[in-house]
Amino acid sequence: MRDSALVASTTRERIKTHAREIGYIYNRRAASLRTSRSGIVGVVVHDIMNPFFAEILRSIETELDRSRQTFILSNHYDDLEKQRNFVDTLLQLGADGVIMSPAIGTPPEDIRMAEDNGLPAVLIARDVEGAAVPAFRGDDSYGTALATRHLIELGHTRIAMVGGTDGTSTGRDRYQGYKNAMEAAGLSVDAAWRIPGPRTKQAGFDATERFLSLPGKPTAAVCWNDLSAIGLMNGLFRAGLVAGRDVSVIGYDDLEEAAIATPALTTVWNGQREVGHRAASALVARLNGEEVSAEQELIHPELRIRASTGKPHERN
Amino acid sequence: MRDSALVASTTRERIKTHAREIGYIYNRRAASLRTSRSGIVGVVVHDIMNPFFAEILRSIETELDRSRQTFILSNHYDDLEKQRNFVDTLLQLGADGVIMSPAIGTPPEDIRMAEDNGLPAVLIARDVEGAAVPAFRGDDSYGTALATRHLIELGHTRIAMVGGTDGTSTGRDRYQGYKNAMEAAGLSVDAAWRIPGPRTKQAGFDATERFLSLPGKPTAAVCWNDLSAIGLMNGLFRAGLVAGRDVSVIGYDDLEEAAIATPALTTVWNGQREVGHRAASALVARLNGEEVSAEQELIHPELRIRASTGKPHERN
DNA sequence: CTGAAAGCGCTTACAG
DNA sequence: CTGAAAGCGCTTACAG
Repeated sequence: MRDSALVASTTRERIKTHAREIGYIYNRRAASLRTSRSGIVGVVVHDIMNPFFAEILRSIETELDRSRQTFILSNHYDDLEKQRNFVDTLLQLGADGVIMSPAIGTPPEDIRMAEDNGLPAVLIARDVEGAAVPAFRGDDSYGTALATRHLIELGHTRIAMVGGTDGTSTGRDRYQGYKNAMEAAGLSVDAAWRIPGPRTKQAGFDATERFLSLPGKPTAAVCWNDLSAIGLMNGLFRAGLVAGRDVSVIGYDDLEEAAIATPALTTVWNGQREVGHRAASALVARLNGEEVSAEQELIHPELRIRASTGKPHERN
Repeated sequence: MRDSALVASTTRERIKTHAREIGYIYNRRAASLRTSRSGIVGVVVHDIMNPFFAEILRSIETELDRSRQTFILSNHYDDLEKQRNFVDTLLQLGADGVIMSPAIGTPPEDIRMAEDNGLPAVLIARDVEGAAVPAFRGDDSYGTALATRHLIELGHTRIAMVGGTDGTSTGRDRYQGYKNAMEAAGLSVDAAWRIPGPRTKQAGFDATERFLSLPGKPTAAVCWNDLSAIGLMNGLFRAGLVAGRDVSVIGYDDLEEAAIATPALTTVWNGQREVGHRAASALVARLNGEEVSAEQELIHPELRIRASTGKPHERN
């Protein structure tokens, strides 16, 4: 049943047909107990409901399907305890590996513990300093610099940053990229122009009022991601303002949804497909005993200009 | 380690502490091989990336977490072969049960096969005629009738139906509900006013042109779901039309996103949370040997009136 | 090349 | 009550 090359293919097919007829079910638990290979890969992210992760998951799925691995999914909602429980479950099931977007505050020991117990890990979207495992993510600081520079080139000088947190490497990198671009253009960065937090549509929507009452009335917003940007655009619309005309709004990720948003969202492509594909390939390679470099691999982001950004427009 | 009541709790704790110290990992494969209980539940839906299913999955997760079941997720993308592969995998892993939103065209034999091999099933969102298992979903025909009646009460007489297919019970039920409401109000139903297909934002967006060139220029659209409705609203906006003013658009599901859409979407609450919660509870009950009636349980939908519907407005 | 035996790590029924 | 043995269904190394 294992498609061994030692058995003639005609015999194999005959046996398989008969097996199917009598309803034989291969017991993977027993096989796994013996071989200590389970064919299971765990994937844990902050929230699969988030389209950003959903797009990554889809390409992971495609890749793992190809090597006939079953994958188990879990959300950790940035709760370390939930993440640990999931890793424990994987160890108990004898999973072959894990792909994770580590929860905020994940200590490198958590990753090392998994590795030491024979559960190779690969990181996506976020990095954990000190964890000697491969990591795949976008070049966040470069990406937000791209976004900020685009607004500066349009003539904006007062630019806010909406969303994100300093609790993750991604959050720090994106804020840094924004500051870099501002300073490189000789523009002052006002700490009050940062509205930390929003990462969802709802939160972006809720941040509208605060954005509109910011000191110095910024004319543009670099948003944490497409979700918060779309939420903000919806909030602005409720306030009678149209993104791209009255206020410039730029997102991050280039979700499938960005192109059909109202108005179409200018954003930065963050290579979700690439991240998922490469992470899964790297894990599969590790499972096959290949040596995979434990370095971070940064996907190069690209600007996607659409209708939500334009020349600055002063509000009263 | 199984928290048996036969062991004094102090002893248990002492052993557990020691076990943790020496890095003992409980082998669930071995236990499962012996007990033929795995603690694994499979969940298979059309597409987890779809927020409709994501909301259901979230409440399933909450419920299964409570009874300490691990769940394995899979998309079938309405591909019967993919669905069968997943069920096979569950059987091989000795999963305890499966919650499924059956792929279009799933024959009752597929469900029965799983059940006969000791894999109890519970259906969500869609039903399979002839499969004697519990099923949880909204009352679709009633729900679309609610939506259609709302438009009729606003004064609309030419109402289109955008999205859905006759390939599922849900599709047939929703179209039936729409027809029922139209006919009850003495309005004629024009088959040409049905634009079958769209179930995503992109597809709803793409359907805009066809909607705008429909014979008799309908003044309103009952959409398959919130996603296609939001896509259509975005498409209308590109054409210079605003939903709720120029054209009335009503969705279905009441996703979290509906309330913050632009404009806020009138829709029908479809009880995702309820469906997920009840389906998971029913499965857990079955796993505990309780008798669960194999009847369909219909969640009662409710109308949510927001800004995307209004009095009819003739276009030129 | 074929076939019987050992063993993966648990749980459970049973002997002491 | 305690402890040793059997067995879940595979795979693999080994004897014939």
